[in-house]
Amino acid sequence: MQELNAVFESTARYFSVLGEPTRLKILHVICQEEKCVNDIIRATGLLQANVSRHLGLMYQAGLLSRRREGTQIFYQVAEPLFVELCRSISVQVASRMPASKAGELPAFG
Amino acid sequence: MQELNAVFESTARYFSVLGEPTRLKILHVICQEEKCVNDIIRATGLLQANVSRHLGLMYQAGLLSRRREGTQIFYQVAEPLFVELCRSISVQVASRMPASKAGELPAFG
DNA sequence: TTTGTATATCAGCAATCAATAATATAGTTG
DNA sequence: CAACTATATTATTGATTGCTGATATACAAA
Repeated sequence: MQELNAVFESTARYFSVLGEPTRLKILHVICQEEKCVNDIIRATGLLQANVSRHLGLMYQAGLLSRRREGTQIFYQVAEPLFVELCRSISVQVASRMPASKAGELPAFG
Repeated sequence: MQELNAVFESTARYFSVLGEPTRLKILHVICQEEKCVNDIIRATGLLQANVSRHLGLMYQAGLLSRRREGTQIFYQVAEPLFVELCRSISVQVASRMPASKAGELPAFG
């Protein structure tokens, strides 16, 4: 099936976007409310170029939307589904970590 | 938070596993019932070395379980959650493809 | 033990991609 | 326009990883 292959490739591309810790860190910062790039830089401690690159990548993948306000650009989650996926996995991951207490929601909450 | 970074890294590792079309193709083949490696090779048309490598990778990541029966080794999905994630995304992806009719479940069903 | 089948591993190559530093663009203010 | 702030882009480098062909291991049957 050629169509199935296309589905697999698109699906894999989405998962790849979520397959980088740096992007998850950024996503965690903006999963509740929109933030401008500078806020994200301060919240994550990442270099400006990296934040911009990853934001652009997630924007192009359709996970984020953005709007300009003066010189600042605010990014927001466009597809809540992906944040839910991150929460699903991270809850599972955290529950297996010795330090975490069960029932807590450490990330993407 | 150092712990959150660990959660992000583990979570990203899981998503990375799903971020390859070849692995999704394999996962699609075994998502319903366990299959031996040779079945997977025939069903996918992939080279034996690739199938073995990807199966080993998914097994080590904890997504698959396996059992030996004579000379054959049967792989099975160990964490249905991941197949559900694949289905979530692929349904979304397929619904945006012109060729697909809405309501169909093309992959991981 | 020899042969055959099933699966795993290894080595080499090519492609991808993240991090970084430097530079460029866009908008605001004076 | 000049200076400043916010963000994006580019080039380079290093590391990771998938694919492939060749080889190795494990089990079964004769």
